[in-house]
Amino acid sequence: MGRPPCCDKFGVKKGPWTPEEDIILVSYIQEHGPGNWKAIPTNSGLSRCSKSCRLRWTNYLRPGIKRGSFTDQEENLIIHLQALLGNRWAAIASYLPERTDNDIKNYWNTHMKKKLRRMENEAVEEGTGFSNYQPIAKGQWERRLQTDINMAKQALQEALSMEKPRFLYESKPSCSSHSSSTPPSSTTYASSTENISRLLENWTRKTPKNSSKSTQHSVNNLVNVGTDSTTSSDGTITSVPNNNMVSPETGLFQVDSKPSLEERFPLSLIETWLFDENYGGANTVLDLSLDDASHELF
DNA sequence: AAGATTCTCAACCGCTAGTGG
DNA sequence: ACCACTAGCGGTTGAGAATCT
Repeated sequence: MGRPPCCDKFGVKKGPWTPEEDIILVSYIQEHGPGNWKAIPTNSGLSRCSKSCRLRWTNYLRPGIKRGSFTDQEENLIIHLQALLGNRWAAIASYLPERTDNDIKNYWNTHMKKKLRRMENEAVEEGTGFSNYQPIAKGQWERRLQTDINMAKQALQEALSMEKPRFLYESKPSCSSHSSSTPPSSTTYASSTENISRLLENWTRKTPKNSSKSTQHSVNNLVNVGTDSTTSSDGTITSVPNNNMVSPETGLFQVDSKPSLEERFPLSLIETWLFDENYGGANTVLDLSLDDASHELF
């Protein structure tokens, strides 16, 4: 007998979330803040397990989540980070603050695996060297180990310097969610609370279809009140930052943000080689520290 | 038009890490 | 050191949508 699932208790609901449940959860978090997930089902009256609530919040209802297709830049970043970190989706997601680990994982498993496989096949047919680019499983642990070593060094450096290094406060604006110099406060909480309440207001104005998908979309649109939406030619809706709004990421919901990989291993140090295909940085970094296994990368 | 197949992604499961007593 | 408990992570599943035949 294995361990019973946490949601096996009588009366605990499973499956897609309804708009009503979303509202209850958002309202509760609006009032009490995220965290203490165990208490949420009891206190909010939701017939869901704590895990389900946390997942629903982090993957869908949390403000600042971008949905829709991934940009080329995001794709490249994911490819590089996946090669570097392996399937550590949460770590990868920390470099893409607007995407959830679940989103990235899904995207990788559906789109990118296929795409990379196709590219590899094409390269094999053409006799080019692409096949050297992709293999990930082999030598993956070495890369992970190296990343961990780098992160440990960084953490040690920070600890020894007593003061948080300046670069942590100077990362790019697009990735600033975890590097704000202002600690979470009641003021920022209020800003985001406003966003959420506007969200709810808009949501009730729209008549949601009775499908969970449409609900998720509408709620998410509302969550992204700090962004402007544009519709691309393929019909997907893309959110772009709207400077007039308080970024949700700088507000209340930063409270539940964990220390990102970026904080521990600053983006500025690696972003150059991550974004620049031609830059030798990735090779340089890996070649410096790893054995020949790393050469299969890039 | 309708059935079959494939694709997508929200949600679940099970495991591990972290924390407090 | 041990145990109990919670939060978080990554792998997997399955329902619904999209596409194909």
